[in-house]
Amino acid sequence: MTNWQTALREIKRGADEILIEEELVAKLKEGKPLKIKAGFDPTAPDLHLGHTVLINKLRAFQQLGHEVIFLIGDFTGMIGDPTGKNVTRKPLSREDIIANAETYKEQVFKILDPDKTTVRFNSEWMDNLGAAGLIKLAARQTVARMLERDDFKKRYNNGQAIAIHEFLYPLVQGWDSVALKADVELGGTDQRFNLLMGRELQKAEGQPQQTVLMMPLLEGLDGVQKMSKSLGNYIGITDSPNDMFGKIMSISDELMWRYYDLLSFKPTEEIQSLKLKAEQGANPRDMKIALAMEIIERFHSNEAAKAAYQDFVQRFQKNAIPDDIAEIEIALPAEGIAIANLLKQANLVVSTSDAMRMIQQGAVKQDGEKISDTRLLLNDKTSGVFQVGKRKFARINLV
RNA sequence: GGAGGGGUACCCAAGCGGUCAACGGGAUCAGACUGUAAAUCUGACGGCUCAGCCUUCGCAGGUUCGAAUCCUGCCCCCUCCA
Repeated sequence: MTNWQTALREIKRGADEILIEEELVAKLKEGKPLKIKAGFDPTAPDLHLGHTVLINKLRAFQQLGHEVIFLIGDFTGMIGDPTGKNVTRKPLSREDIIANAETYKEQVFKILDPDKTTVRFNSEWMDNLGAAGLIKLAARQTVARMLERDDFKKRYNNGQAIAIHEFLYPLVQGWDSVALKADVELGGTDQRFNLLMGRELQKAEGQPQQTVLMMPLLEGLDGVQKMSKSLGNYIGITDSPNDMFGKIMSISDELMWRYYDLLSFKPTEEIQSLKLKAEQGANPRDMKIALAMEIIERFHSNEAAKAAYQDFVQRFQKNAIPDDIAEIEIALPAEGIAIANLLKQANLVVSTSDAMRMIQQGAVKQDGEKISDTRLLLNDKTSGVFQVGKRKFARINLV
């Protein structure tokens, strides 16, 4: 087992807050494997890099020799976590939960070592708690205390509905910590209330209180809002290698460092030295490439990462046409086809008006030759590579 | 149940009888530049058979030469009171 100072530094990397750090230090000093708990709602089976921030931290604990408990909230899934939501969530069916949990495991074991991960379901103990037990649990907290929670408070103040069962969510999550005798629980910063509930309930049960470690919510591609599917600013872990590469290259240099801290497995010192080099004038582009490749390798393979890199170099640095472009056949009408309509039919633009604009802006090329005539009429059965902007290509065969 | 406020393009948000396809910001897209799909600057941003035409401002009617702007009805959202 690593000495506690090194371990602590690794644990603190990228972390937003640790409650209470001194307690964690004491636990680490004992030198025994700790029970590290992280709960996952089996709601969204397709994960993005934002979700992996927490999982990466679990991995770090795992590598330090601690026991990681990957808790699937199949019972809590029936409630729906109210965190960050302004509406009551729809409960999931049992079948959905099981299917989602499987997908979860599959994706998560690209990061965690399956042999060293304990997967648990909270229905194991919650199903046995019974109605009486649940009431007893509910009696531990007051309505006023629940309303301290920001999202509940807002909803309450806004006159939005809060169903009674939503109050149970934090209680059950806390009770999971009691059932597991967790030493440390990880969660996003938005989980603060729920995580602290574990401490309170453990104390009431006479258990040592878990340390709470909160990870920041990863910013999405825009660098401002948190990564989320609904905002469309995410990198899905099932995205294609080329997509991942492109998306990572599109983040700002500033955001890149954030991603390095939270997503890279490179040692902290190595990242520090990269930062130093960048400050001394090294091109951050190359560091972004390295990050992109590391992530693609993690979720796909080393070969895929190399291929994505090659593709990127071809397309952007040499301005060449990529080799995997879509091939489309379009029937040539007797009277010919206007360029705007052709582009629209090939899905290179959303409307003919859009096509007109693109042509006027000099964004349209055929086989590398710029097209500037908006009224161009094609009436030969030709084929060619049409391009709109730098990223949209199609090989069109007029037949 | 009572009183008040509001619904404008992808989002936020002006406009409150003509000069409005609709100010401004964000997002997005394009061009230039570059160190990359970073940053910066410029431009575009309803549709079409595109120097012209057609359809938009919650929905449906009406007044007017002319309405996002005025009137009537309807739908939806919010705030306060009970």
